[in-house]
Amino acid sequence: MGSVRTQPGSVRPGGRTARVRAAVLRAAGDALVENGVHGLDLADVAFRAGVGKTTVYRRWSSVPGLVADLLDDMAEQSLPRSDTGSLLGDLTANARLVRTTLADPRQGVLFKAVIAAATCDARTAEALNRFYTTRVNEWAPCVEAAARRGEVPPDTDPHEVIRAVSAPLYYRLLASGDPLDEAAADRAAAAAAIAAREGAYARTER
Amino acid sequence: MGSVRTQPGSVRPGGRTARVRAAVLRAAGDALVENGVHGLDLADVAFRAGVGKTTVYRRWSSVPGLVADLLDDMAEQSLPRSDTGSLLGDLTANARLVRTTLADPRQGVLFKAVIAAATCDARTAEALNRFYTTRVNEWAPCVEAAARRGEVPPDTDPHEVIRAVSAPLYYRLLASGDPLDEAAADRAAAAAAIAAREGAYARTER
DNA sequence: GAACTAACGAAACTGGAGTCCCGTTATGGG
DNA sequence: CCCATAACGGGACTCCAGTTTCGTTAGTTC
Repeated sequence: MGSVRTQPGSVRPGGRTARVRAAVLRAAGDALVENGVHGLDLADVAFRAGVGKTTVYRRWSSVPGLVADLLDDMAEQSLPRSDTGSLLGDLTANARLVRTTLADPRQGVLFKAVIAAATCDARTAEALNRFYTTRVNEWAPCVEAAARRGEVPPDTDPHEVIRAVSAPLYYRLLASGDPLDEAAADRAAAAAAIAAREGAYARTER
Repeated sequence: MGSVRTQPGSVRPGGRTARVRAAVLRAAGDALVENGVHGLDLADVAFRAGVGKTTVYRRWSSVPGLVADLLDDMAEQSLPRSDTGSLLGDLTANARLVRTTLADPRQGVLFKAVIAAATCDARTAEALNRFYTTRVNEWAPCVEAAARRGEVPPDTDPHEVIRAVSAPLYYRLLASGDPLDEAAADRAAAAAAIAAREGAYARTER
């Protein structure tokens, strides 16, 4: 429905509108990293973006609205998928990519902030779901390949396996506070690979 | 350090002080469920608790401060641990308990709100870590028992196994938005049990 | 049970996030 | 190139979360 995005439905998608969106989203990311969602002031974002605060309020209306648009923007920046020839290799590559992202001071804080925003606002939550669906879809093929190679049962749910790799890393980031080191990433990948091999992620029949 | 808690360091831990804390924490939980962290107004909490708003601001000073105290209070309410005689049985019981909690309309929202608050505030994050450490410690013995029974390698890290059970459920709650049904809980438990049996959660030597 | 004071409560105050109004700029169509 | 209007910008305004002040209540101590 009424997405804030500029490209598709905008009446006048010309240069200025797109420039403003890019500048504001960039500024929003910076401000989010520095102050978190709670301390996000749209007037401050406007100032950083070199834009009038009225503009920010008019187009995004609120903090969750802005964060949701930021998420849609993030989803478009696709990350390269590895293909190492083995499921464990691919999952390890994925786990290390996720852990590097979350352990990065800037991106880690950004992800935390975005998840926090999603817990408050339904539209942001939908945007977050879209984001993760996109990411999981990008990596699902490596599980399908493993199924073709006979490494995992044919009824394995690829999405479930990919999610199983990320889940422990996000748990550390958000809940437990344990260090997000490479050992944790490798362990998450290994556990998911073993459980997948043993058929723990069989598609639920309905 | 300067905890807000009443019992230990308080100069005057008498009846009224404790009553006020109980009423405010109760009201805070209700308000959190209804409005989320972003919509949490301390004046509203005070009104619900039948207490002056000055009191709430004085003792907890801010929303994160109040949430952190609420978490410490939640950590004290221990949940019963099962002992079914097998690791899979115990982990399944744990997974179902967690999923029932998170799927409950009230508690699920509360947990989301609390996690969101922790991403913003360091003290709240510490309180959240304490909370999960407490919960994980309560369930770790069932992995130790499994190790004694020879179900898993002796160098298995019990905490890591318990966390592995919860992680996928929290991932669903916060990120993916997939349904938190019992099948998801059972799958999480089964995957953790299998991975543990195969030695994926061996203690990292240092 | 009287005095001391920690902790509470009511009400006035303040600052800044978010809104409104209206004039200005810059796309897009013809 | 010119008009129509979508989109932007500055500044005044509003409203309420959070603070301050000061008087009141109720644990605690002797």
